[in-house]
Amino acid sequence: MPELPEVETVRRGLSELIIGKVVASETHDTPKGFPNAIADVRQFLIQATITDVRRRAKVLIVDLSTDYSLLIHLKMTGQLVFVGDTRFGAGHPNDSLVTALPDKSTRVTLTFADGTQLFFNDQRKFGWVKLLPTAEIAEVPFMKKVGPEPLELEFTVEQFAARFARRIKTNIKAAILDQSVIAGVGNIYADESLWGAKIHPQRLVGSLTEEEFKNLYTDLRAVMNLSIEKGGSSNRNYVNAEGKKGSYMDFARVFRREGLPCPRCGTTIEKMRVAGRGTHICPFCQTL
DNA sequence: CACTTGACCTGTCCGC
DNA sequence: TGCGGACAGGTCAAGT
Repeated sequence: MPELPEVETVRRGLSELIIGKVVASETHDTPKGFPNAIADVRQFLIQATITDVRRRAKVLIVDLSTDYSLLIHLKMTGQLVFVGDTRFGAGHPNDSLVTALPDKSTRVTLTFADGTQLFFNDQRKFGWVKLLPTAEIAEVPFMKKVGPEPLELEFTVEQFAARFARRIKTNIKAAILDQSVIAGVGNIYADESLWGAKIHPQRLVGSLTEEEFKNLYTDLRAVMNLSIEKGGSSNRNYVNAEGKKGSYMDFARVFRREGLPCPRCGTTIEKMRVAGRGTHICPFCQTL
């Protein structure tokens, strides 16, 4: 999916586009994409005003005036695309989406009172949209176990290192992907930050030095902040709320760059499998 | 508990 | 051109 920087990019875009709009109607394909839509839509979604768009880890939270919220997880291929704002002039990339959506990947459509629309598209159907009372968000199992936000200013390197205590015997790649350790890190930024800190992804967590945790902490934050600045990574499906791609992949140093030279030492980047995920390393900079 | 692996889906790409 | 298999940004439910 979209990882933290991509979800944050969508959040910022949606904040500009949908806050204040009133939900007029909702349609969805199968109950799986919007499990509780039938039961709750009429009372708590229709006629509600969007009051805020927040993010926790990789989950988007759309708050409604009814004290209910939409929780949205894009998983691997989810998109949230807003269509129809009159501020988009002719030639805006969003123009072509007006007629292109909905398409076969569209799972949920929200139509606002002014005629604009928000589409939840998801090719692989792993993602979901749930409606629940805002006050109950903290009770959702994922929200209970998810770790701290790594980009918060008050999040320190000491806190970062301490979070790994529970995963001492596994490799660092599996640990950093574990959402209960740190929120929001996925496959792209795991590989990018491990390269930045010169740590081999198969190194056991228990073997990392204080210095290595510091380097990982520093580079992870740097690379995620850079990606947000660039509008995220569009490896395949990801687009922002206006249907546009992000450009972080132009700045990627190892991710999906197997066969190309390491930007630091020139050694050919290799691809391997770690923690069940495709993993990219510089075999010279990152050793066991 | 900690850890690993498979499952959930559809589409694309690569080798034969 | 067709077909099978591997693989894709994530998480959960099982298994050990």
